[in-house]
Amino acid sequence: MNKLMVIDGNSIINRAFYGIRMLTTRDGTPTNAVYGFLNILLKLVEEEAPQALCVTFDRKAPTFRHLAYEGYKAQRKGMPEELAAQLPLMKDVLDAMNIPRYELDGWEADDIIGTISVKDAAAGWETVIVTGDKDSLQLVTDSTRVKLVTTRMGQTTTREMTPDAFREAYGFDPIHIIDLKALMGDASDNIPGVKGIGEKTAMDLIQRYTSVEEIYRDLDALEVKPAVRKKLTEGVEQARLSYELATIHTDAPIDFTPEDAVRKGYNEPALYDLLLKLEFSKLIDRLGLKAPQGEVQAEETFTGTCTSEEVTDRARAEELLAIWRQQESVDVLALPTLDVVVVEHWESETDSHAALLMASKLEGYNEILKALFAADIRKNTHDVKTLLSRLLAEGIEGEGFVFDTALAAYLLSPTDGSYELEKLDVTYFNHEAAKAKETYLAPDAFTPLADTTAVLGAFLSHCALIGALKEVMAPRLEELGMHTLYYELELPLCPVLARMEQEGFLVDRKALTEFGQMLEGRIAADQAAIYELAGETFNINSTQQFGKILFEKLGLPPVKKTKTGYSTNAEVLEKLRDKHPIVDAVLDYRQLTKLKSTYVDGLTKVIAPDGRIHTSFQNTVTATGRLSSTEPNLQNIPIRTELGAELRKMFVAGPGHVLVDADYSQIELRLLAHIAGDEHMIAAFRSGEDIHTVTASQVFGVPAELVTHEMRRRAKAVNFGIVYGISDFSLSQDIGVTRREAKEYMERYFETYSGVRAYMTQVVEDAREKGYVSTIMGRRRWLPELKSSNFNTRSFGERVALNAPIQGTAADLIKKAMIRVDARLRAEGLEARLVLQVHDELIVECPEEEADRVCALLTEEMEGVAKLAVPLTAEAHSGQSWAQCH
DNA sequence: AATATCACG
DNA sequence: ACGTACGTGATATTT
Repeated sequence: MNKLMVIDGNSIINRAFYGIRMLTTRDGTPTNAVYGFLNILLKLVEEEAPQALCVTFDRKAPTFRHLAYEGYKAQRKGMPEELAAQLPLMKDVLDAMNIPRYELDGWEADDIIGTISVKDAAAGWETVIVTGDKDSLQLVTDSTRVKLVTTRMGQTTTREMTPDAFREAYGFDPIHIIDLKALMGDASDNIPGVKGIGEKTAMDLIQRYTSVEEIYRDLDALEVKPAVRKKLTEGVEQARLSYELATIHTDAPIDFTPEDAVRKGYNEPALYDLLLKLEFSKLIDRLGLKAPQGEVQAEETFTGTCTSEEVTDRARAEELLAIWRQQESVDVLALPTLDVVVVEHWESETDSHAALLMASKLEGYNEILKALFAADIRKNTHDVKTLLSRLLAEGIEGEGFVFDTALAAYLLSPTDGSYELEKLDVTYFNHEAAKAKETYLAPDAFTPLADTTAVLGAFLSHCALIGALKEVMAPRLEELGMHTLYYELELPLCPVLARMEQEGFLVDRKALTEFGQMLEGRIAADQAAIYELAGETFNINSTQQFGKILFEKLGLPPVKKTKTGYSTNAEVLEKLRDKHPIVDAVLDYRQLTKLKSTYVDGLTKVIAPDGRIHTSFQNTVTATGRLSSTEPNLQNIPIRTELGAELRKMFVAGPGHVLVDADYSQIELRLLAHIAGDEHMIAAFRSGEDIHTVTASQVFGVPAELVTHEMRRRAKAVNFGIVYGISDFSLSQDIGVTRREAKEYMERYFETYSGVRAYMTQVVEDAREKGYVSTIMGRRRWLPELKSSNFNTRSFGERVALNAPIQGTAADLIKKAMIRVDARLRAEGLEARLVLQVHDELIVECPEEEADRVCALLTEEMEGVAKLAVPLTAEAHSGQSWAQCH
């Protein structure tokens, strides 16, 4: 039998909107609902493979039901702006997919769906209705099914309703859902129902008597309580009206035959354009869409004509190097294998020439690379830090890099997450380049570049893209006031980071192994104890299994739930500690296994042949401007617990060397004082007293000498909380006091530091107006969240507006310090080298005899990066191991 | 691929 | 009434 699928457009786009996290294009157009709708549509079409397909929409105009009953749907909230903006987009997409839409002034989607399903059945077709609303269930017949869609956290599930499934669930035939609603009403549709009759009574009545008509045929014959009979008697008018309101009409004046909706191919060029505009590149791939014909290829788009050559002899290479030295700048793209493309731009500006240099095809390749990466050839590239690091591994100190498209893209929009060239092509030119991974980018640094036209063409065109991107990005950086930030901070930091990566941090492998063996023993003991206490063995690492043991078998009271079951995190377990000895055992087990698997095993795995650990610093990842550290992450080595801090003993200096560790004291709070210009906080820092004690003394109204340990602890939590845009609730959770007390602390805090309160209000207001916040050095973070209609999203935006300038400025300052420290260490002929940065802390390794000089140098440079309204202080310590430095 | 947990500033 | 602190990365389990 032929099958028609009819989709309730409004219902599905609504579900998608609320079920899928906010998505926007780079210009802020919301797209999550369209995205979700398309995913649901494609999934269901694949599942059902219907011969015909159409979508229905409501029209905003008042429906005839409004006239019949004034209050009808009056209470429905207006559609949020972010969703309303997506409706026209959705319709455009459907048009491009050649899927017919049905909408009619004065008619609800339900009525149109009903009409379509009736006409469909009359034509001998089967109908599948896709909707999120249960209203449509009355349409279920032997030839009409309803698929009920729910979408949560991006996951879509459907429940299929056939007549049998319906009877199973409700105990009567689908058509009688009208009768049910006539009695019980439906608040969401403003159907009044019979006053006093709720779901329970209504279900019972319909199950026993099938319909409203049957019930009212002889009220006296009903076997019901007198009270119910009375309500029914008084509610006869309501019942009649509600029955009318609940009935889906199947006589909408539309011209429909299933043949009209038989599936056709997509209008590919139109669909491609639309999906590109919506930045749905994955969907474009999934649908196998290609750029419309006639679209020029990348090289031509950006560089006019591009000639290319493979350089295979030394003399030609030298010739080219000489040409490149004359160029204002050239574009360079290098693979991990160090195969390289260089694109030079000719004076005509639209023409360019690409040279491909391959390690395998050129004699004395290392020398050529040295010449190419010397300071006298000015180069634009993509991700210069990684390239510099790779070059250093070959003993080449790359210089002369004047532009980095990845770094520029990051400063222009630091929240995008990743900045691959093919992505920037879409972002900046609305154009789809080939994917690096699928063409020239080998899985490792050993696989040579495949010598095919497609692969080389992609490699070349990506390189040419660098120049085109620079032309757009460089003026944009100027415009946004980020010239200095880019050219004097971020770009010069790259060689420093590359050197730190190359330097690495020496570890005591033997001590690490022994520590691991000790942990193993204690883990085994914990494990045995846990199994004993649980009375069975299970996977302690599985929160699901542990939750069952704890809350079902042992019967402890669940504290909190997660999406998938019971929460068993440390905060919850802490509250259950005195309820059962297994809790302590698991807490201990968790601590030990964390140390063993993440740190002992994880770090051992990445010790290089030189005995050192070479982390990678990511400089285009964080939203605030901080660095991050990966493979391994050396920025989260334990320190807060005694056992964890043992690990820092394994990070050591080489023979005859020491480590010097310098960290800023309270840099974020000092920046808050400075940026907010709060006189009391500034005075507190200038006095040199302990800031948390001073705050405690003010908040609790006692002299500093009388501040207890507990008071200081709470004041410290308030100080930190303020920087994050805390609420009284979270503060109370954090320090374990009542919400009321927490609120009081905050009020006292703001009374004392009124400048901080004023700043908090001001920065959010400014951000709302300008759409972004910035650091002292002009680093930006865009905040579209502030315009959201969603309370949580908006609140998040407000907290970020408070925090980003502070965290971001701290990041700016330590980056500046790193550049200066690195420069001075080298200029002064010291052997000392930076090895690690941990946000407010720098670690240098140096010969013992340099230790004192390095301590002084680090302190001086770190303190000297900015002149603030408060002193900026750094403290340095030296020692044989990282642990000894604290 | 998503989720829960936990390590750091 | 909402729902509850900013920024990260690694591991193990589960889907």
